[in-house]
Amino acid sequence: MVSKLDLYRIFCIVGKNESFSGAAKELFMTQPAISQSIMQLEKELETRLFNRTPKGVTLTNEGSLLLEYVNSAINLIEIGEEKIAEFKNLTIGELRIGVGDTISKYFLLPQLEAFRNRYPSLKLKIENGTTDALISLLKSGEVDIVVCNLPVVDDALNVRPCMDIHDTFVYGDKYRKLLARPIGFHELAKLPLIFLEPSSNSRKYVEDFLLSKGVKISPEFELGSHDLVVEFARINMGIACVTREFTEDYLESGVLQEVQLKGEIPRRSIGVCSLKSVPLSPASTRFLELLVRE
Amino acid sequence: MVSKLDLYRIFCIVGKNESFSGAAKELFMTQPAISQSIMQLEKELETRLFNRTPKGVTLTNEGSLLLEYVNSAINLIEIGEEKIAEFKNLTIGELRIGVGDTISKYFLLPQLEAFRNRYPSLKLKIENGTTDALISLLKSGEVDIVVCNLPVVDDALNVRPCMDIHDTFVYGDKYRKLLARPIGFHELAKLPLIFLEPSSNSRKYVEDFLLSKGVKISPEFELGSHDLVVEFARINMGIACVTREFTEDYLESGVLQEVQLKGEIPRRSIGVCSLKSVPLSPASTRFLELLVRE
DNA sequence: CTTACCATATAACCACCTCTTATATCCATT
DNA sequence: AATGGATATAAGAGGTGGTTATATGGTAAG
Repeated sequence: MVSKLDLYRIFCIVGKNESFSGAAKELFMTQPAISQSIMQLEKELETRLFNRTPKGVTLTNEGSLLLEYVNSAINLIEIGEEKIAEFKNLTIGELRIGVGDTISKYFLLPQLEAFRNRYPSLKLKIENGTTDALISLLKSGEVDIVVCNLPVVDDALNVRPCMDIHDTFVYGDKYRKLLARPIGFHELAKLPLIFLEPSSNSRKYVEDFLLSKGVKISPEFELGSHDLVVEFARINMGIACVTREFTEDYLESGVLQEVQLKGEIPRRSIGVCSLKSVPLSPASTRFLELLVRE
Repeated sequence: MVSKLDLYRIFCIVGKNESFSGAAKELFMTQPAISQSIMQLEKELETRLFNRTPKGVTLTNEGSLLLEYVNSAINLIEIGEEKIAEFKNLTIGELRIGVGDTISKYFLLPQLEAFRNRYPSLKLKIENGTTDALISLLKSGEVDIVVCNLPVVDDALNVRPCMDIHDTFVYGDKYRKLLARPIGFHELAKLPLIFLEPSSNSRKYVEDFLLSKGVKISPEFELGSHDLVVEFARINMGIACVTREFTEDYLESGVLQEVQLKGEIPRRSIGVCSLKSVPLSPASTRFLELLVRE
């Protein structure tokens, strides 16, 4: 096998030009350089590739045959390079993200819609799950970025917050009189509470916060999705712990109302996580730019 | 376009191994060299091709796509190199020779037969004509070598003699009594002579020789082929000037007999000519070796 | 939890190789 | 015969690709 593939590029150009000096011009090199390169190639192949004539060179049968293959090969490589360029253009490729269910519906959906309109040929792959599960997917390489509730503390990850959210408690008509005035956390804990499952990041956050205030909750209901929690509040099953930003429709229309608390639950953020050790794909980079620009 | 094609060979090996150090072993290089090469390629393409992991590297989507093309390209080049090797093996290619008619039948035919048996997949192209015409074909590149009667004086040609031949005069039964004793050149000239056409090299040679002895011939018959000349002698149309080596069948069987001359016509040679300026193809080289080995 | 090993990254250095300049040579054409 | 255009050859310089040495990081085993 010929050691220097670069010689083949020169061979290719010379073959097309049937001239060393012509090829030299095209390659921005000098004629002796071409001459030496071809001589080296001929030496390595132990085959005369060109017949030298006073007015240039002509391919031998061997050279002619070889040129067919080499030309195709170089074209293939150029096509490969073009494909790479398309990756960078975001005209091909895929975006693989992991995202919590609630976030996906209320926060990410519009972003994804805009992204898809902008880059319609990109494939989208979206995984749902808890924050922990998503981080696992991220680390195992099944998704490129994860959008989830913060805080996420993991030294292997880049974490960028992209939206603030607020935990709050809401109720339906039935509790309107009862909750007309502000209440403290201890009072709150005695009401029939509707929460997400204990494994959810949001639930943990609020529960931990209340614990830090010396308040232990024991919810009447532990539900699998934020939507369900909201609906349970609407049908007056109790006081629901929800994300204000994802419940705005109900709050604005007056179907649900917020509990006035004596004391505030600190805001949290939604953030986007990626692996420090793995550079982002072009598609992921672009999408991440969209998210954090907000 | 990436400037260094060599980087792609390294990329290819790394892609197969999914390891820099593994590829380094396969390429008999060190790991840092691989590392630098891939980094250079990634820089030129502005694209990450591999994800670095603690236990090696893995292809990114971009790298994976590129590898398909590059791998095919390198395979193509290798196939091309194999084809070249086949040329050298004489398993493909062609032998193009020019040869005088007489020579082709009596001298070259057995050689060609042997050559074809030895290298059956080579294509043969055989041109006939006078020496002058053949030399023209040689110079215009339509044939690789020419086998013809010497002398050929041309500074652009390599000429190698490969067989001695002798011009002689022969006759049939009718002239047996008349030519029972040696005769001189002048006597010969008075007999009814059968010659090749004046343009033929053999005819010119003998005619010139006789002229140098002060003898001018005027043949009764001027024929187009050596075979015809021989046949005319056999049917007793006259005394034929022939090449002894190509008439041996008739002489040995007694159908024809040689004129005893007082004085000898110097022997000539058959030679093989090739262009000095154009290196011989593998097939021609081999065939020429066969010819001059005799 | 710490250590050891195996992977890649980085830095510095050196030798070789490739390209350049300069010149020769050959052939064809005027 | 001379000129122009093509390739070949020679020699020199610079850059590049490779080396060694070392750092860094992560996993697995003790």
